[in-house]
Amino acid sequence: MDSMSAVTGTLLRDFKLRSTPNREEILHLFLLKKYALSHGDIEKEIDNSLDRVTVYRTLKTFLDKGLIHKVLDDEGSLKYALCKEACSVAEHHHDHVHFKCTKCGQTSCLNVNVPTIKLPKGYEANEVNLLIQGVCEHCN
Amino acid sequence: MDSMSAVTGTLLRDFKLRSTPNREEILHLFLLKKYALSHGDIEKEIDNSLDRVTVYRTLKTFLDKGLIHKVLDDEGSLKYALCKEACSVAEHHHDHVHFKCTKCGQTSCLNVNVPTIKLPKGYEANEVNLLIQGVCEHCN
DNA sequence: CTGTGTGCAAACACTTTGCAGGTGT
DNA sequence: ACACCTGCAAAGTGTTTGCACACAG
Repeated sequence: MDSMSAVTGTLLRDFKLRSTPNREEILHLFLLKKYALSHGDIEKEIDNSLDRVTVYRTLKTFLDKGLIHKVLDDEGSLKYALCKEACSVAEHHHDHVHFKCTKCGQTSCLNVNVPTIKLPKGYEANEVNLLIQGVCEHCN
Repeated sequence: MDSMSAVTGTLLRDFKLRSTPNREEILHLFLLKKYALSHGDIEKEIDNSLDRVTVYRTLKTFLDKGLIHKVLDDEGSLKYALCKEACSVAEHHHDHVHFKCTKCGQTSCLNVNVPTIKLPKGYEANEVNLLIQGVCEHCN
């Protein structure tokens, strides 16, 4: 067992998930890339055998267990990113900003919190998603 | 020519678009509903003849000309809403908050501006999309 | 051993493209 | 008259479901 699979395996068990080669590989990819991945990205990165359906199901499972969170995209497709240390099985904190670079196309989580928005009377907020599009530090 | 088609016809011409029955009908729907519509919503509302493809193309055209704007959805699908008076063919202002009610499922534009977010060095913002999910005034 | 994960096949849903004919200006 | 809009057919792409077998715990 090499060090990476030790990390992914532990992480999976922490989130009450069985550790399987597929899950470790996908999780590994998320740890490797700093930006958010779409289903398509994952398929591309893992050229070798890995059923398309398995990727769908794995993403859904990770999402349900709180290992990853959704990242909105302006094209209407969804991307996913690892939850940070701030998240556990029980509690989640996703009030950070997502940034999509229009040059390189990468979407990443910024270490910037979404300010509290004052809503009109009668509205109650549970979740916020802020996507900012522009040019990132690398492409600028 | 009834009063509604007068409105939609004028609006279409203002945005340099030909006035056709299909476009007027779709535009009429946007004027009627106060919330954002997905392609599917439009198909459902206009039960009668109206080709699916025409809806796709009409939405794309409206979007290109700046008559409507995208509204992000947490399910990964896109919705669209009319641009307000603030927008013209030349200039656009979409820095308002979108609110999706988790009870009734409707997404609408709030008259609340997105505050300016301070980004890390090197990042340059062009467009912001803020989606807040929760319970709306009607369902609360 | 038991419950869950995986791959395959197929169904299903969504979106785009090409083309011929119709329509707005 | 001309450019553009529309419907149809078909292709292309994305996603879900059912089932039999494999595998982790």
